[in-house]
Amino acid sequence: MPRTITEREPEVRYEPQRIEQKWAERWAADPSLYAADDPAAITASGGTPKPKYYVLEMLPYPSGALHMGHVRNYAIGDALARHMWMKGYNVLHPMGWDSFGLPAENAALKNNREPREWTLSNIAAMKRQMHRLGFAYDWANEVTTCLPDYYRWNQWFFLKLYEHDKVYRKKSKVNWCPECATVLANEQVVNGCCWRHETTPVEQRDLEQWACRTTDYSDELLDGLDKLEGWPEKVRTMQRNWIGRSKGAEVTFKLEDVPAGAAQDVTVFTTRIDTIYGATSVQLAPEHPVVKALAEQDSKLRAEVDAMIAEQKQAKQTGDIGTLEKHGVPTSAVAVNPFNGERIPVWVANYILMDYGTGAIMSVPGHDERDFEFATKYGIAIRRVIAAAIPEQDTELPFIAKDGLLVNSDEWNSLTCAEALQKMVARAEDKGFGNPKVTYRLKDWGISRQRYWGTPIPMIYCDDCGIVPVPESDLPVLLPPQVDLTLTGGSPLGRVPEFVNVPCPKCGKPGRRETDTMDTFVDSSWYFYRYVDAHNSTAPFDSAKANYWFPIDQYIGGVEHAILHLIYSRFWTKFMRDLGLIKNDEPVTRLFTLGMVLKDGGKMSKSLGNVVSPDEMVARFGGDATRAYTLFATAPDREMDWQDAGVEGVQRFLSRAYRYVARNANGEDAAWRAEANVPVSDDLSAEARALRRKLHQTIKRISDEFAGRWHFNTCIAAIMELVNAMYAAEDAASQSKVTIPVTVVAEAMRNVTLLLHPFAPYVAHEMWEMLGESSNLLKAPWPKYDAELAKEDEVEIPIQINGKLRSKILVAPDATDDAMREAALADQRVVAAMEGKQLVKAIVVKGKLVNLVLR
RNA sequence: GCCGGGAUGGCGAAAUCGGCAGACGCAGCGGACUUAAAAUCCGCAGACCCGCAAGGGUUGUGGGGGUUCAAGUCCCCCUCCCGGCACCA
Repeated sequence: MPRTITEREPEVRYEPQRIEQKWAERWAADPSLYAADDPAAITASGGTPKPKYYVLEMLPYPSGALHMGHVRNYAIGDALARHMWMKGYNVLHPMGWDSFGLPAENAALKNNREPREWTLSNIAAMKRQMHRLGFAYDWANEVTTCLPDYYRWNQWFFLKLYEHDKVYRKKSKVNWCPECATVLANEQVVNGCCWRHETTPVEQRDLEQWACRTTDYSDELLDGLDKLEGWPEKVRTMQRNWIGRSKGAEVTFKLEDVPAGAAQDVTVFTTRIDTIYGATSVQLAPEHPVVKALAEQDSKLRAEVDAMIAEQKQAKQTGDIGTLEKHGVPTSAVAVNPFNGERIPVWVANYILMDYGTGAIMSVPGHDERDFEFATKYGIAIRRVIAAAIPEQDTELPFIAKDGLLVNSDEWNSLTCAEALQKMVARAEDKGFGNPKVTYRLKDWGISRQRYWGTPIPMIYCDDCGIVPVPESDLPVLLPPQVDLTLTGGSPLGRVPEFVNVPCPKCGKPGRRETDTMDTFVDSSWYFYRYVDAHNSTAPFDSAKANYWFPIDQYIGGVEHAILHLIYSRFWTKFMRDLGLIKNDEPVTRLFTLGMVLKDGGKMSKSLGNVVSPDEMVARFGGDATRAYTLFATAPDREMDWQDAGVEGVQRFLSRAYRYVARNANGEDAAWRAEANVPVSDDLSAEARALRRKLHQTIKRISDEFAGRWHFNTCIAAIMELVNAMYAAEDAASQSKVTIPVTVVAEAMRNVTLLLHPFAPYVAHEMWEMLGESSNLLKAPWPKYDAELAKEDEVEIPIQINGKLRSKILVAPDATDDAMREAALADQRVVAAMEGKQLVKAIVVKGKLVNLVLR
C-alpha cells in the first residue's frame, strides 16, 4: 500500500514572501556582498589570482517599472553571474540607468514634474523591483547617466573628440521628427519614420549639427566583425549591411549641351567599371546639381523633376522606395564615355538616389536588371559586353555573371571581369578621368539634439573667436533646473538666459553657449567602462582597472540594439583606444541576444492590454518563481510566450524542493549534521545508488549547459527530475523496506541547493541554511560530477527490425557489439519476427541501439 | 527581392554528433487524503484502429521529393510566420 500523505507531510509550507523578505533584508545589510575584488589588491596579494569575469546586462531606461523583457534579461545574466561566482571567478556584475531621454520631458509636460525628479523616483522604484527579484548587482558601482558625475565625462569626451577632429559642425539635411521636435540620427529613422513615433514621418531640414566621425572607423568597424566570433552571426550581418561597404570606382563623363553656368562633367560611381563599354546612358538623381541647372532652363523638365523628388520623398516615408515603378525623363545633355568617346544620352531617373554614391550612374542595361528594365521601357540601346567563359552558359540579357570575359570592349576584349576591373581603373586614374573609390552606407553620427534632458554640449560661440570649447576645468556644464519644456522646436536650453549667456573663455567678451544636448546614445556608448571605477572624479575611469576588466566577457541584451548601441559603442571603444585610455579594440567578447517576451503570440503592449506586470507575478508566486519561469519557459535565445500558469508550475516545483529539505534536513542539530557529513559508503542499496546516479547525471547536464548552450529551460527541467527522483527514492525505499542513508539524502539535498542557486537564489539560500551550512552560498564551490557514479548499471536498448521499434533489451552500458547482437537475436519477439525471414544485416550502435535488417 | 530565425501533442516545449519523437511543465482525466474545498500525494495520457483486458497494429515533427539499415535532425523543391535590409549603382 502506498504510504499516506499525512505521515509524510507535516505542516511544512513554502512561503516565498516570508523567505524572500528575510534574505532581501540580509543581503541589503551587506553592500559588499556582490562587489568584485579590486584588481590592484589582487596583484598586491601575490597569490594565484582568480580569473576575471565581466558579465553585463544592457542597462534599462528608467521608465518607471520593469517589464518582463527586463526580468528575463536579468534572470539570464544573474544566473550566469552566480554560476561564475561559484566557479571561483572574480565577477563584475554591475547595473545602472540609461536615464537621459525624451520620456522624462514628456512626463514633465504631462504631469508637471521635473525630469530629474521623475527619473530619480523611477530609478528608486525599479531598483526596488530588482532587489525584490534577488538580482546580485554590485550597487556600489551603480551608474546613473543623468547625474553630473557621469555626464561631465560625456562632456570631457566631447572635448577630446573635438580636439582630435572626431566631432565637427556639419551643415546638411537632417532627419527631423516633428513629434520629438528634434533631430534624429540616420540609425533612429525606421521606414522613414521616427524610431519612437513609428507613424510620424521624418522631415528633412537644413541644419548645422554636431556630428561624430564614425566613418573614420568604417573599415575597422566592418573588418573587426570577422573577429567577433562570440557574437551572433545575425548581429554581425546586420552591422555589415548597415556599414554597407562597396568597392568600386568613380568615373567622370564630360558633358555636352549643358548650360554655361552648370558643371561641364558628371562623376558616376560604379562597382563594375569593366562593363563601361555597355553604358548606353547616364542616369542622374532628380536632386543632382546638374539636373538642377538643366531644369532652370526648361520649365517642363523642372516640373517633372520636382514631381520625381516629391515621389522619392513620399516613397521613403512609406518604405516603398525600392518597389517604385522605374521612370525617367530625357534631358538635352549628352555625356561622353571617356573610354571610347561614345556620346550617350543623359536622363533623370526616379531610381537614382542622391544620398548614395555620387547620385549619378552609368546605365549598363545589358548587365544590370534595373538598368535593363529602364532601357527596355524607353527604348534605350542594350549591349552585351560580358560573355560567359563557356559560351553555352550565356543566358539572355541582362546577364549578370561576374566571372565572364569582356566582349565588344575594344582592347579590353577577352580579359576576365576581375582583370578588367583592375586594369580599367588603373587606366582611368592614369588618364585622370577616374579613380578607385570605396563607398559606405554608414554616415557620420549626428549627435546634436534640440532637447533639454540630455548632456549639454560643452561649446561656446563667440563673435570674435568662433567656436570655443569649454575649458576642461570648467566641467561639468550643469543642466539648469526648472526649464520650460514646451515643444516649440527650438532647444529648450535656449530659453534660459543664465545658461546661454557666458563670457567667451578665450577673450572674455560675451558669448553664447551651445544649447543643444547630446544624443542619449552617447551615454550608452561607454557606460560600461564607468562601472569599473564609478566614483572616479579625476578621469572617466582608471585605465589600469579598465584594462583588467575589459573586454566584457559576456554582454546580454535585446537584438533591437544590434545596430545603434552596438555600433556606437564599438566606435567609442576604438576612439578611447586611440586616445590611449584602453588597450582593447572591441568592448565585448561575447554577445548574447535574448528572444522577446510575447503574450498570446503577440508583443506585450499597453495598447493591446496584454502586459504582464512583474510586480503582480512576484506578489502571487514570489521572485524566485517569476525569474525562474522566464528561464524555464523556453531557451533564452528564443521568443517566449508568457503563461501565468507556467509560473505557478515553477512555484510548485520550488515548493517541492523546499519541503523535501525542510522535512529531511535538521541543520540545527549537530548530531544530524555529523551524520549527514559522513562520507558516503560504497555499500548502498540499489535505490540509494540510483539516486546518486541521477544526482551526478544532473550535475553534468547543468554544468554542460552553463559551459555551452545556456538552455536553462532544460537545466530547470533536470532539477525537477532530480527532485522527483528524490521523492521517488524515498517512496521506493519505504516500500521495499530499505533505508537510504542520511549521507546520501544530505548529499542530494546539498547539491540540489547548489544547482538551484543560480535560478532561484532566495529559496536556495533558505535551503542552504536549513542544511546547517553557514558558508556563503554565493561562493560555495560549484559541484563536480563523478563520471563513475553517473554511469548506468544497465541501459535499455531499443531493438529495431527494418528500422521500426520492435522490442527492448537490457544490457550493460559497455556491452560489446557482439554481446548486444546476441542479446537482440535471443529476444523472444525478435525470434518471432524472424520466422521465415533472413537476417541480411545487423547494425549495432554501442550503448544505443540494435537494428536488424530482415528480408 | 535579398539575408537571418522559426513551424514538433489541447498548450509552453525537449530531443547537444543521423539512432527509442514528445523529457520537464501547464491544462485534462482517474485515484488517495478531506464532512467539503484548497493544498498535497500517487497514477494515466500524441492520434487512429483491433481487443473485455493484458496487449497488439497503423500512423505521426508545416507540405512534396530524395539520401540512409535508420531522418524532427542531412540534401533538393514548396507554403506560411517572425526579425532585419532593400532601386546601394
